[in-house]
Amino acid sequence: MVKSNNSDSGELLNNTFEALGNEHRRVIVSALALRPHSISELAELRSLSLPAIHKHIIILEKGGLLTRKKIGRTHFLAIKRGSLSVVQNWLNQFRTYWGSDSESLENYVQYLQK
Amino acid sequence: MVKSNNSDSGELLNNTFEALGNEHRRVIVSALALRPHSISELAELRSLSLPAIHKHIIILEKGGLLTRKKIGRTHFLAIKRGSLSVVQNWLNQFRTYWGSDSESLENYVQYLQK
DNA sequence: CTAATACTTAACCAATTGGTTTAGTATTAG
DNA sequence: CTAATACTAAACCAATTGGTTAAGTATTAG
Repeated sequence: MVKSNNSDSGELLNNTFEALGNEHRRVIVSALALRPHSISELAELRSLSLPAIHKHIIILEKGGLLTRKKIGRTHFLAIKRGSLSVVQNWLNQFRTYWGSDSESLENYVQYLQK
Repeated sequence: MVKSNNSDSGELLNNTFEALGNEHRRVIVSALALRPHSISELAELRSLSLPAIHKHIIILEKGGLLTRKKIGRTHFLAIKRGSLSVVQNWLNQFRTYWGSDSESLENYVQYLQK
């Protein structure tokens, strides 16, 4: 099960969606939308150990969602501008396609039965 | 590692984001946006075995993204209207928060240093 | 009734996730 | 210099993912 890097088409999108598929990580994004936080602050916020929160941060970074600035021994994190827009852009494809649902399923089946 | 059902807050959103964190599954959604497909058609489209595509379908259904109608022995799938809007709604929270990025990280650090 | 088609299920496997504990590195406070 | 703080890394574990092959069920074609 080989995984290639983010420069491959779709792999960043995989990692971004995966990063957002966890409540801890979505709350982290929400917290960072208010202001930057250190890793310790986020661990405190979610009642998680430092190693546990660290793994979530790694996954969010893999999804391209965060920027990081180290001041002394403290690592400050913020949302990376534009990172959520790759998700938004993917979603926008479907804005014009809301015709596809169970009703159109009925129609399609009737169409197939000519 | 207990997982609760979709009625819990956030669990559907977890499953929806997770479902979209895979290229096969995003292509399936794109294909279904054009017209309903049977499971065999989707397997053919992605060059996957039936058991493999079946697992992807299960994950998409767990994410609340699909509707299904069985006609004889053929299972037709379509996008469930509104399913993508839970993702859209989550994203909309951040439309007004694009101020959080590396620039504001600099500002925040300077602010902390009073 | 029999055989083919369209799935579904189960058992297996390697890789990943999400947590743990323990140990290590980098930086600062005293 | 020493000790505390803020992570980071490594080893471990159970559960999940994403594929496989083999076997089972449901429906239709002949």
